Amino acid sequence: MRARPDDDRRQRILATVDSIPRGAVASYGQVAREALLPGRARLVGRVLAELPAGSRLAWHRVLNAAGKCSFPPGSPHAVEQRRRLEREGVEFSGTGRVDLARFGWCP
DNA sequence: ATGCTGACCAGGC
DNA sequence: TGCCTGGCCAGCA
Repeated sequence: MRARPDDDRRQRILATVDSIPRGAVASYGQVAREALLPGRARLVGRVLAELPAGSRLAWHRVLNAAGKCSFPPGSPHAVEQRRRLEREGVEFSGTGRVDLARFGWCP
């Protein structure tokens, strides 16, 4: 089995997301940096988008740099993401934003 | 090959 | 706060 460069990056991204602790959130860009892929936030989003439905990965702990979920408000994914985060104690403001200063992951 | 489209982001206004 | 811009880069028509 020969790992392609692509798989290597993908694995680093998945491993990084997997290391975000319960009750904390990280932005796509932050995950990219931690995975040694600075500036590749879109790649993180792409990789997460390809996750199988039943994945055990904590994809819900990844929000955009504004502290908001990157799905259309009210969409199934957005609702699920918020529900999972709130169950971990993450709070959302009235505008549906998470205060990254309070809940942001500090590696 | 080329152009468009994103689970994005930082900077400027 | 929000909108726009340029940068990013992999997939797909």
